[in-house]
Amino acid sequence: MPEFLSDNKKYYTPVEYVFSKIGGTYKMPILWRLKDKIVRYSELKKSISNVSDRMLSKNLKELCSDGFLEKKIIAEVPVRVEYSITEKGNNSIPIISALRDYGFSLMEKDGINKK
Amino acid sequence: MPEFLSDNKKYYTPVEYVFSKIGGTYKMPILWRLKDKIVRYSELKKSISNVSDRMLSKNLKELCSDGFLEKKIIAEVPVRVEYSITEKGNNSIPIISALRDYGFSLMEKDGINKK
DNA sequence: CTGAATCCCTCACGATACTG
DNA sequence: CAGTATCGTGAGGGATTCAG
Repeated sequence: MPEFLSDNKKYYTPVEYVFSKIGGTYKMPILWRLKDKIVRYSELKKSISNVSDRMLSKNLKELCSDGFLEKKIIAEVPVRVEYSITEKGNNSIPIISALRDYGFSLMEKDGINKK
Repeated sequence: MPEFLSDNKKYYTPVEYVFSKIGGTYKMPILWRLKDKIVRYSELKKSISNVSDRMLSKNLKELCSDGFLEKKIIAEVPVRVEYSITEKGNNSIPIISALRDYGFSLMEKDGINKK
């Protein structure tokens, strides 16, 4: 099995590396919503079901520092913060799209239908 | 956000459903190894770094009951157990392959090289 | 409005020992 | 050889409160 280090953490597969960057419950939903438009914090909060401020801000910060997103603070009153996707972020969209398609086909074969 | 139920668990995205089936540390590595050949338990154990018997057997059992793998017990002495991929399992290979490719490209851009 | 800080809890996973 | 049983741990995530 391959094996490599990043940030003092051991990885065994490239897939594992992908999930360390854009895995977890909320990162792909965030990227997906930003794929073709700029969105502010409160809009993300509203559009992603059940996400807490803690998880949303934590994931946004990580996606920014990993280069997938950009953050723009507009000094109005009240303050407005806009998030947009970078080119690196856009490179993740095809794989997310493929995962969605595969998910829908799996659900269909498993007899699950959306509400 | 979409929302649906399966096994009394709530899902919000198709991607989430995919990970509930083939996510976690070992399921994709297992599927990947079985994509073009039949492999027995001890061979899987050897080829997947650091996997414990507990996790390997647990994941194999789930993949079988979810229809991704098939298990064949050969009554020799000592006993031999072979795992093979099903058609449903094979449908997951393209997405795993795409995740691998994306992982390698991410690693390259992040300046990581395999040992 | 946009978060950060704190506390708690669950569950995936690891280690070890044991069995048909 | 191919697992199961048991116990322990840590990281991801939820709820709540506070702050610029």
